[in-house]
Amino acid sequence: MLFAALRLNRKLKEKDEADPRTENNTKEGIKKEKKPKKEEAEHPVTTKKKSKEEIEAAKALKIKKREEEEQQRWRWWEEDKYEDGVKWKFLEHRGPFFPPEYQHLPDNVNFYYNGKVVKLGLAAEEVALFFAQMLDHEYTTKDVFRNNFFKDWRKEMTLEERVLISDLNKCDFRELHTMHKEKVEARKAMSKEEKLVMKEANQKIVEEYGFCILDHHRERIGNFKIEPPGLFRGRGEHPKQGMLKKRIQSEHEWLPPAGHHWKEVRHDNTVTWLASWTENVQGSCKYVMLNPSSKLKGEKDWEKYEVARRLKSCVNGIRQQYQQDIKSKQMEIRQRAVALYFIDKLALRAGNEKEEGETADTVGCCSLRVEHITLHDLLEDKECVVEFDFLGKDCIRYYNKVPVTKRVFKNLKLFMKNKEPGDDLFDRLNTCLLNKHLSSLLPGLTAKVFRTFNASITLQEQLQQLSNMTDKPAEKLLSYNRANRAVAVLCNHQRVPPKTFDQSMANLQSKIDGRREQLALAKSELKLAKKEVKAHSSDSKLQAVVERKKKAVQRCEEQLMKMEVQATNREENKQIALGTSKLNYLDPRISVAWCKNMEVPLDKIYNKSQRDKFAWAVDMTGADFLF
DNA sequence: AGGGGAACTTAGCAAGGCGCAG
DNA sequence: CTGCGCCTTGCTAAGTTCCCCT
Repeated sequence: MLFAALRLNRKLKEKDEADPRTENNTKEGIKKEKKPKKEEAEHPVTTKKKSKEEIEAAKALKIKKREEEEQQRWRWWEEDKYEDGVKWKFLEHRGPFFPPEYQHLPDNVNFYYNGKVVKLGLAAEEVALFFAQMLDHEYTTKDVFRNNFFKDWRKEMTLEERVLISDLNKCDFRELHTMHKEKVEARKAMSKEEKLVMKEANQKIVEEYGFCILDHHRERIGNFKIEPPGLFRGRGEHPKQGMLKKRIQSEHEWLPPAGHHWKEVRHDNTVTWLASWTENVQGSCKYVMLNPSSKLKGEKDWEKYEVARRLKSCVNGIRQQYQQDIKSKQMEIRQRAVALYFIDKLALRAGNEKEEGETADTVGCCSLRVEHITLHDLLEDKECVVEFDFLGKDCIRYYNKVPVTKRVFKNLKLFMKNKEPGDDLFDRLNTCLLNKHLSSLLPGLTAKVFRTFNASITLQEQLQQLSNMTDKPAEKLLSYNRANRAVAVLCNHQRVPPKTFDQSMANLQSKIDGRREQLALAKSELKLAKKEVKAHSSDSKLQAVVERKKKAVQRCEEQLMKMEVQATNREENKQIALGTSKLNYLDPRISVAWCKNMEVPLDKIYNKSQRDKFAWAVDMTGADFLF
């Protein structure tokens, strides 16, 4: 079967589902290598002593595999680009993978309403289970969530069910909840063999659905699995939290024309998605797209950094201009200039308008409101300080106290004059206006390019400043992480500290303490040994002892240093997420060049999938690269 | 000239697998 | 060898931008 880009509709019939659990003995390729090894490990037929050789062999195999992979890699960056807009010439794929249909609960698991067992129909029961599964999540205690859920749930009920079930508080989902928890436990408790079977079944699905052929090359698909139905979980105070996210496919029988599984098969090669559908909660489109390692994504990524580098070469002029524009007679231009100042200096997002009541109340630069900033003529010994406090993307709080120029400060006062806290700070500005202006300054320039540019240039500068060739490997890595961290702070990439943070920090600390004692001991032993040597002039045996002790001290020191660096790094990273900037904002060529210059292996910086994503950069970048 | 939708990037969280210390 | 913490991976929500339509 050959599909071009496919467009689906949730009303359509489910595609023939290949049962992942069917027996199939024809395992090929990669799996063949893996399987026997594992079995050997479980049933050590011969001696364990072999393990060293085995490890060596495994290493060699890994290297060989890596090389093979490297040889097979599509070096699209060495090819000519297509004419504008064309994304591919040939595309073949299997269509997306659909989640399994819902099966009725076992007879002994009951839902109760008002204390009495109620056997729900398939539709209502499925939705009830969504709620039951989340019972120990905070979500289910929130009014908005509960109300939205209940409203949507009732829509799935039969008339009788709807008549009966009128109050969520009288619903008892506990048995469903327990069943779900048991299922999770059972999955965890599966034996190694069972887990392996599951893994292989999943592999099979990936093999079948997870790839497409694009212009004669096999490319990994990013999200080939259709999102299963469930309850919508927005972030922050989302007005739609708890609503039912419906199953993508046919609950409506009136479709589709016989023999056609898809709403429409489109052959549109100006587009990068393989399939799309409309999601019912927000009414937006969702897409099946390729993996970040694909040509389509990689090429775009590369281009993104090239635009950012172009900005680098003209950013001084642009900065001068917006400083000038702040004095403009036209209010619109002054607002634009101040907004751009923030975007450039603070790496704020553009800030599109959002429909009220449809999403959580978050803002970016252009959508800042008066209530989001406080002006301080003097704060902590600094003049003209702007205090920002607002919720940005994903409801992550942005809090920052920033000294600004007098001009900017005066303008902000002006913009805020006679306004209510809820009014727009930049009432004459929106992202469209701003971006139009930007693209007139430099083709391809938009607000978000500043984020990319400032992130990447910060990394480069920080790496330059922080790293020393003479440092130990662990120290070099700490420097890299610190540079990365500076970017994450700039971009406000946060995370909630892991639940186990304090504990694991304490554990590490006690390990450090232990090692310190060990070091002290080793040192005193060394001293003693040296004394011995002196006392008995140069006895060669004693000399050897000294050497040994010296080595021990050295080893101890190294390990201690390593752990201390690790502790510092972890502490500094407590609330900061490095991944997002690494993956989306930092030109990978900066990191590749740094690794070459510092003689740090690349895989200390990038894991496998990151190396795949940035293969183009890894391949083309020399030590002399400058962003 | 602005509203809305399509297309694509950016985002944090949670589960689970994997590696490492004890 | 095993238990545990960390990292990777998957998931999907939430942004940005562009373009078309009115």
